[in-house]
Amino acid sequence: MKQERQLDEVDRRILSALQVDGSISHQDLAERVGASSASCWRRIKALEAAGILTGTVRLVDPAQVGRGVNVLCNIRMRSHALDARSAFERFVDDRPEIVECFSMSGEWDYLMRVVVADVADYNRFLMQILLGHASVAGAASHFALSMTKYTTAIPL
Amino acid sequence: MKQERQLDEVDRRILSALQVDGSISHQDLAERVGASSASCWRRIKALEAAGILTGTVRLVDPAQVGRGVNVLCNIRMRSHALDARSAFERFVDDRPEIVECFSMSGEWDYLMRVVVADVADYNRFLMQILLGHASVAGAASHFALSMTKYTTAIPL
DNA sequence: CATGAAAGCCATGGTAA
DNA sequence: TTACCATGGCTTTCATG
Repeated sequence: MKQERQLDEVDRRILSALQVDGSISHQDLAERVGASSASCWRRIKALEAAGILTGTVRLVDPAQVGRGVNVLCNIRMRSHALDARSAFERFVDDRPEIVECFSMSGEWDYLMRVVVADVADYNRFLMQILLGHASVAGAASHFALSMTKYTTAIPL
Repeated sequence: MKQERQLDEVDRRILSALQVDGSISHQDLAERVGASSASCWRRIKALEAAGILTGTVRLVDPAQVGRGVNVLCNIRMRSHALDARSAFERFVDDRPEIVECFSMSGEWDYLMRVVVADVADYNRFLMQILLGHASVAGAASHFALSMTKYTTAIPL
């Protein structure tokens, strides 16, 4: 099982701040959370060591780089065998337009979010790439009309 | 319409690198993309000014902070009137456990991803919060068994 | 034992040529 | 593009509650 370190109020404030602005300096962070810069630094190190605080990433506006269309796609697998699943998951990992994928309970095996330029682009992905995969028995695609909310911040 | 600035190969390499590691120094970035540090700096400024490169965020492991369960939830609205929709979207924005929400084509009005601690936690969210909202006519919830892939990086 | 204050070092960003 | 300089943040030390 995963070790869930107990977080106090200051830890939570640090995480909340860093989830919104990862480029804040330790000193600015310090006064925002009500602690000293050194204390912040030590806590951040501990949170990183515990695997709670992971990477730092910069975000790109999808629409601005021609990836403004989101498609949510349900997948049904041909086989539920372990090797078929892991082959499929490796495939998913290799495809950069698939940005999220969940193994699902219920009638579908996977749900993935795919970012594409337009409908034609998705058609290409679906026909030539996804349905071309040996493990995939079927897919149901649902186009997003708009992205109402997107955050990387996990509530604490 | 959105102004899609044309990106050259170096821009794309910069964005790709920053989407994976937002804490890389300009100098390390420079040699990774094959340009000078000063050139990198100027390009980054321009990409920020154009709104292509947006925030810097630090990521938190959901499982480590007791938010290890993902639920994908389809919503049907009671009304499609503009004010009902915007009220609902404001509600979505206010709920931190809803990390993503898409306005959808097809039989459902919205699809959202909700991060919760466990099934009981989701039950509380569904019954007391989501279905308590005046605009919501119905919901269909699908639990993720595991998160196979999650990336914030948009392909370029 | 963790915190807060203080100081030095170093790397970084920013600017010049 | 290259080189430099100065700023300021990171990191350690030490005293304190």
